Amino acid sequence: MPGNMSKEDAPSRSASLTFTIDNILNLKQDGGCKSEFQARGEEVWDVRRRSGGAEETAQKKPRLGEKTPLTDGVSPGTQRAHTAEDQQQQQQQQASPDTKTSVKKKTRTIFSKRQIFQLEATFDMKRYLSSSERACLASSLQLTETQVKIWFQNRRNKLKRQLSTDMEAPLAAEQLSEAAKNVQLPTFYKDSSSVLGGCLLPMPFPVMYPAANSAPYIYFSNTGKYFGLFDAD
Amino acid sequence: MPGNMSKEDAPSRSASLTFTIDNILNLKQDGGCKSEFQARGEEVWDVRRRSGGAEETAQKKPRLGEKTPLTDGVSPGTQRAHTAEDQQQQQQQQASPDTKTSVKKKTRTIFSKRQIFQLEATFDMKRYLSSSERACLASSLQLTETQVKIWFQNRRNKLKRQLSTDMEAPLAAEQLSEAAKNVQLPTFYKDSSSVLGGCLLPMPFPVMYPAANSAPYIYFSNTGKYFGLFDAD
DNA sequence: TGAAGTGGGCCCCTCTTGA
DNA sequence: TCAAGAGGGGCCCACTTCA
Repeated sequence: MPGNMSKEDAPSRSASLTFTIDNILNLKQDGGCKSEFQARGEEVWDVRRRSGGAEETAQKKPRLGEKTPLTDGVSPGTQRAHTAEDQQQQQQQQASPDTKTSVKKKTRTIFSKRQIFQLEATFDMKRYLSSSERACLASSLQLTETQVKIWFQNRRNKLKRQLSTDMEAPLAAEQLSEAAKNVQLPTFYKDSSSVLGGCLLPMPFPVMYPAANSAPYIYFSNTGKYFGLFDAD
Repeated sequence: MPGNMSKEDAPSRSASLTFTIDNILNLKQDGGCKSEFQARGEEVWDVRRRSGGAEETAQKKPRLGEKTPLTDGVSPGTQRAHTAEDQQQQQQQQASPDTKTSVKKKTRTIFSKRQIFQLEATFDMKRYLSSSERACLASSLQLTETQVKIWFQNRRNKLKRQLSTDMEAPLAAEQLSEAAKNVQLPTFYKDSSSVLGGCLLPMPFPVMYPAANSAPYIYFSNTGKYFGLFDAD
């Protein structure tokens, strides 16, 4: 088993192994995302950011600091609302840590509506997350970074499948491929993204569409899903 | 051997395995770097470009096309000078492909002065290469991409060691860390980088420093090495 | 249906080797 | 001295599982 997963939340990352108790205990609900604009010392090394195109203007973004959100009370102040369903969510992941002798029967966690919504909103903005964005989103959603990563992975795959199956319907496919090309949404998220401090992600409860009737909702063109904001799950 | 290296120049890369004869035969001296600005279809997928910071403005740079520079004669026009020493260099890599039964006794290739110079010049600009830049540089230098990659890896390590050992000499260390922070050289490479159209790398023989005496040279502050441009190796 | 498991690929880092 | 080898980690993709 050359497995990649299942050891991702381990400290590792080289550079004089700085794992914390949080890493070991897999607790990461401090909820405080570091501001990305803190240059954080001379971490010119140990990056993983091959930005991969031609016109990489902004080089040198360190990618560290994603595993040690401890002892660093930054807390952007907009880390709202850890609702009850998220707590229940969180307990799903930490269920049965002591019964390690059990066969680990692949618990299929069901994400809450709020979690799906924010994941979907973030995916609508960008289809790949940097590790710091992932960390921020994960802590904001009370999920592990691995879960967020896997969600994005599966989501990308899903969109790809959708695009390939919708090839015969060029009109709808065009609409989808627009979203596929990672275009920024016009104004909707632009405003909300500036709210969550250094997280650069849409806020947990972004600005809602003014609906014709009294119930506001959010519509994701990718999924065709509507998210009413006022029903819990 | 879970080796990473030694299979890097294989086609792989998913997406309907498009390996070419060049890949198989490990021939890659076509010398034509693709222009990075060719969007090249809908390669929104299959990227590897987690740009890794906060303010990633330019998302979505495809990273494909680094293994198939075949049937695509772009040849930026400044792909000068494949000198004799480089040919000898190239033969070092392809030495003994048939004697596969031999013990493969770790040939330590010695890069030519021209190769080292351009590698060093590129490293002085940026310490990490995108795969397309790597491909371009490699073909320009008649090296394999793996060699360029390893050279950059070793070079980073070397600089890091230098920086750590020079910690006690803060003045010199400061000078080094300037280069470490991946600053752009003032005017020197700026001009030359525009020459190698699309490659975004310094040209093979960039502008030289006007020396006081008659012999022009290039000085790399990182290494303290001087490169006279007119001696072969 | 979709979160997670599996396997393969590539890049990076650190340390080591040996021509 | 320094290009490579070896080992370890991470992310990504394609495909598959199975609550």
